[in-house]
Amino acid sequence: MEIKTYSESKQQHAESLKQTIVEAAAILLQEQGPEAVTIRKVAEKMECSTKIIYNLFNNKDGLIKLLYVEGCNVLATSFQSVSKQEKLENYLRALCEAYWDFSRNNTGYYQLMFGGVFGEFKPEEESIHATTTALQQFIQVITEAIEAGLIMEKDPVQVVRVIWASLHGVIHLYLGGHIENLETTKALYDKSVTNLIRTYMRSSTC
Amino acid sequence: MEIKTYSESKQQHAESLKQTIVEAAAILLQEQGPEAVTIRKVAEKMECSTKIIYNLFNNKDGLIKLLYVEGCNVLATSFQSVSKQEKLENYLRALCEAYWDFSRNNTGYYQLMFGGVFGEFKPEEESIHATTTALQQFIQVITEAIEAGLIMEKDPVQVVRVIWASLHGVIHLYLGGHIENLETTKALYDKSVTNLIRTYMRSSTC
DNA sequence: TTCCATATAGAAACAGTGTTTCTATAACTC
DNA sequence: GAGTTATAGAAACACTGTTTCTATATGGAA
Repeated sequence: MEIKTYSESKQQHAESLKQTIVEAAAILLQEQGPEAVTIRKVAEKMECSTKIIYNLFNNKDGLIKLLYVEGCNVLATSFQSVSKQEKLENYLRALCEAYWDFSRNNTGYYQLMFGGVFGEFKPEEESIHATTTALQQFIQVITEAIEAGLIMEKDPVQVVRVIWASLHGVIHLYLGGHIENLETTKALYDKSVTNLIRTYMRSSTC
Repeated sequence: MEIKTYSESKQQHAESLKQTIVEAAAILLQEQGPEAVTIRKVAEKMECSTKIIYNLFNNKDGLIKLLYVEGCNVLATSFQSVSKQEKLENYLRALCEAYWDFSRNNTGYYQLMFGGVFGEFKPEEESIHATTTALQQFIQVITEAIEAGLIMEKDPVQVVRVIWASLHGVIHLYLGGHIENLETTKALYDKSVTNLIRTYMRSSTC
């Protein structure tokens, strides 16, 4: 089984080529922002015709989709490097901090994934799944909080979505220019995190 | 002072023409979404050359900016039609509901103002001011809550921003395709509202 | 009024986008 | 080696925002 057929070899080469193109696009994305991710610019960077990108990805959304999943991987890695704390409260706070850091250190990915800059692009099943996977630590900590009786809500995913929305809301208002500066934004973000922890990490028997 | 100079008359005519063009663009926005708001499409609807739009608005951002302010007026009107409740808690809840309704009934405006669909466009001072004015009821209810000693935070604007971010986060995740359906989204939205009220409308002496 | 200067609008063009078509060449099959 | 098929390259198409060019109309002064 070590010998690959030509067809397999060709397909494998296509996959590796796709990955190279995605990486080139990712560099464009991170260095020059989402609007620099253009078929022609990617083709120029790869020193190839635009046609081969269309042959491999079908259309631009096909490329964006892979960038989206790539961004999910980066986010997942960020979360994985957060050391698990004893107290759930501290762990949740650290995860929120990691999410903030991701939006700061990978603004290109953040805008592509969650910023709505590609009005046309909507994540489909696979991208949604990658997102959920990236948020796994959040889901885990909320699941534990539910099991510990801290949260009445049964579905951890719904709780995570409420938390996610709060954090994303602050970041996105800033990216959209609705909050004047970064310091103010971070203060609002921290306030949101504190509110969320008060809401979800305190015993509700009070 | 009733007689206008020609210069004034001309300028007035220009202002009225600008308003007509903004209204045409607004119809395009609401009927076909943000990506349909195109200089050429607006010019076609107005049956005029694209040049006169550039003469009046300088560039596309000039037109978008007026649409933004127009959207702020629509939002402000929505809030004004919310009858003030005795209990601050109920009033805040009603305002949150009005914000949700605005996003549903004026999705085009919402995306233009807060959706980040025009990657380039960022609101400047005047637009920011119009936004703050639109959110005046929110600021008022929070100010009263601070005066009543329900909230420790001193700056009502910052509190409103945290609330706004939570609500916007849910709506924007839905518009971006990260929440599958509208019913789920509304449930998350209501959960966020409940959390916010528990956080800001209950005496913190507990 | 007549003449000139200026302002303005219309059409076309430019530079950029996503995407498709056409064609020549390369690759694979027999 | 011949013939079919796949593929890549260049060019073209249909859009976008924006600018330029030119003819016209409009303004003010003699």
